[in-house]
Amino acid sequence: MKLTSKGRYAVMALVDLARFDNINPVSLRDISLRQGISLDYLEQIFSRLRKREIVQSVRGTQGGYVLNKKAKEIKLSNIFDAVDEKVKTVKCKKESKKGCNGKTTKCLTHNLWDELDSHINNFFEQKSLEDLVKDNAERRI
Amino acid sequence: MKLTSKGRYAVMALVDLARFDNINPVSLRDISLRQGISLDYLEQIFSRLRKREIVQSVRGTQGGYVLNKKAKEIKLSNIFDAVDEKVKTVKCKKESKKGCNGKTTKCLTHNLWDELDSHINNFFEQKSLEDLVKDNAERRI
DNA sequence: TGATACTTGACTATTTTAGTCAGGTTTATA
DNA sequence: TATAAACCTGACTAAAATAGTCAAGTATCA
Ligand code: FES
Ligand code: FES
Repeated sequence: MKLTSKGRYAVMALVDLARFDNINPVSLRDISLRQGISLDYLEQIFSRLRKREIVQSVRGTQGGYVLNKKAKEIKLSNIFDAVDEKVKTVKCKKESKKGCNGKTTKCLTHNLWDELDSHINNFFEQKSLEDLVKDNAERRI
Repeated sequence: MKLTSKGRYAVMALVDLARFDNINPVSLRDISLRQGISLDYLEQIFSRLRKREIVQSVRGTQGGYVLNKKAKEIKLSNIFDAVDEKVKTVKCKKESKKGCNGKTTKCLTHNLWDELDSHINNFFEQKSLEDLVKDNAERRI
């Protein structure tokens, strides 16, 4: 099980953004330089974040991105959702009554993976962007 | 983040095995048929499980595999370890002091991924094969 | 009228995954 | 003792996913 770089970069970029947010829009170019993420790739990511109304864009010179909600209200789960970083543990379709093996009952491990799914998603629902920024500020002192 | 089929099948097969274990060795062919997993693939998986001493093999006709420890003592983490299903959340090398971006400090999100890593691995360390078999037996009633 | 920065969509190399395939060796049992 | 069941090993590969790049814009400020 591994985290994809889309999810990783999305969070990294948003933490960076959130730290400067109160003043001016932050340009992707700056984030790219500070965090070492390809600019083109960041653009893909922010396009999605904007569609999900996590950030707002400001065009033109001195433009950039701004948070569209309070950092406290942006959960990790929202971010991952936006960039399509899903947790996939069960193999079957959850709604269906069929198992992953094509049989009419769920497989021996279905329930386990389902628990795992919840376990991981809980984590994502509890962490907010604010938590991350604070955690980082403390570390700095 | 998704579970690979190697990890999924390893657990599935072991639960199947554990249910019949007390009597005779269980052949991979049987597991293959019951669980709908390719025999050749199962062989790869069991080769690893044997090397880690999770199962024991019995060669020849009527042969098969037997658990090498009590089901209670086989944790999910042991199984995943054996088949190389790792949880990879941080991008950097944990031991190193360098960050994932090549800088001399850890990145803004390092700590978060590290927490996530522990969160997931906790789950794997708490579940034993016995739990899974029991859980399944209850469900059947 | 630049320069800066967002916007969009297509494209691609690399890596990982999920197996298959071919050729063994061992041992119970008929 | 022949035969078939079952383990054992390593190499190979098609397909999918990932992690980007590239190209061609549009909007806005100074
Ligand atoms: S994962 Fe749902 S039935 Fe196997
Ligand atoms: S993940 Fe460890 S420094 Fe970025």
